[in-house]
Amino acid sequence: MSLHIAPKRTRSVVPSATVQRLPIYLHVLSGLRDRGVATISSADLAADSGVTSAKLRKDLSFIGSFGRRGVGYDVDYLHSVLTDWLGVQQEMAVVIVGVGNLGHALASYPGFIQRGFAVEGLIDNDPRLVGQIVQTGRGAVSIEAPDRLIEIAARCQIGVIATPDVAAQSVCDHLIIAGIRDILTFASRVLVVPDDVQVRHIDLGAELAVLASRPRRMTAVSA
Amino acid sequence: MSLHIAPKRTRSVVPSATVQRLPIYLHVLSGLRDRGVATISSADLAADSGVTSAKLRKDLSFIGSFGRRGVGYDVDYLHSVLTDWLGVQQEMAVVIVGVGNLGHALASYPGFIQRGFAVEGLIDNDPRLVGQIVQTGRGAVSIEAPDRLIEIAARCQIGVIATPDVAAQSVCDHLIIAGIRDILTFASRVLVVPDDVQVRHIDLGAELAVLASRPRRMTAVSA
DNA sequence: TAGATTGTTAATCGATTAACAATC
DNA sequence: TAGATTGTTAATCGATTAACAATC
Repeated sequence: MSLHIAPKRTRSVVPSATVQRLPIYLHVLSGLRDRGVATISSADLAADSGVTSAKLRKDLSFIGSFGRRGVGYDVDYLHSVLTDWLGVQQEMAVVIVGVGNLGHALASYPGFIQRGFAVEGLIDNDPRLVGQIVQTGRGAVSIEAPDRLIEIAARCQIGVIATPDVAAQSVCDHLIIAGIRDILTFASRVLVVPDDVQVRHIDLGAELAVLASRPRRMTAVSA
Repeated sequence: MSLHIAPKRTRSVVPSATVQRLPIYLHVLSGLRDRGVATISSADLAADSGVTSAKLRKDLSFIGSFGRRGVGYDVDYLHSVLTDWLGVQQEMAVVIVGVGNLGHALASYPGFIQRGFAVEGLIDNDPRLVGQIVQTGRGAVSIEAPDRLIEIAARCQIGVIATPDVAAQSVCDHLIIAGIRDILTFASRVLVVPDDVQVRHIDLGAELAVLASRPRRMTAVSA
């Protein structure tokens, strides 16, 4: 139908399953680099990452072509490629709402910094917490009261909801008012959001449920 | 090939994507029941759960047939069906290793109890924590030293690893020695396990990465 | 009966895997 | 060159969606 010239591709779509694995590869590459490994094959890198070599190569193929046939991948180079790619994707400020045990754990979670996320705001409605300083991976952040939520969220790109269930929808609404379009929630409640908002929902109970209900393999032989 | 009589089906395999959603439906049904709603259509229940009605009906079809055509689902009945099904699947004891902020959050996570998981053991290698009592949803549990890990894990079906990365593999090995075959880990490290062990890995950084890299929809019209 | 809604089938979509030509 | 390993294609698998016959 269309005789248009193909649009100047910014970056073609990378499957979300692939995006989820890229940070794993990067993490493994960091370890290899620290141990002085210069080159690695897709088979070895895949084994260290807990995936198959075919999957690893397919994943990398979505962002480019970085290996040498017959040789493998240069660890430093591939590390820098993934760092750049993930970095360009991210460099995002995060506001965490709800600073109980879970919020606290998230705020100090080293993986956030490793991947270029910065915890820019912490909000809690408990007056005993407001004003307290929390050490995040990238610096100290003080806990603020809910009346500053919108102001602070307006400076962030991602909102994390770590409140009790009952507060989740209301917090979500405020984050959206502040302009946030990407939300990660740990509340078991399902959030109602406009179409242009992306919600990622981690339900810890559901994770256990899946573990508990997966068919068990009865054979035990193998690596 | 086989002329055998079909094997007495214990419970045919339910896709893991479906198992992940069943607890959501149950949660929504609990809310409906509390508000006195007697009957609900797949369309409404699906909307409340954040899925499509086709997906909801397909999901339910894997565990049976519980609605009335032209009418919908009886809220109490469907609630009890899902409770039973998930309950039979679960009723499992959990040991949590690593009782920092994250481990603490998990130990007191209400969703565990709601789904029939009981936190039976807490392990940490910090002497200042050992002996402390943590209130879980189902009772008080005291934090034990690592030398009791295997003994305690032997009484559990699921192990949760909430330790720093460096300890994760060693903890994992000990859980496996104790006989645990289902592991949920929050460490960013990839775990090496025998074939008969199921590992579920929650990488919070990766979750953010996916959120940050998903193509944004640029149109904003809609519900 | 007429309208509504389920349960199920078949089509579609996306992700994984196997295999191999390209090439270092 | 011969052996090794990538990047990519095509086949497979599993999950989602649309549509509708069954039936309340």
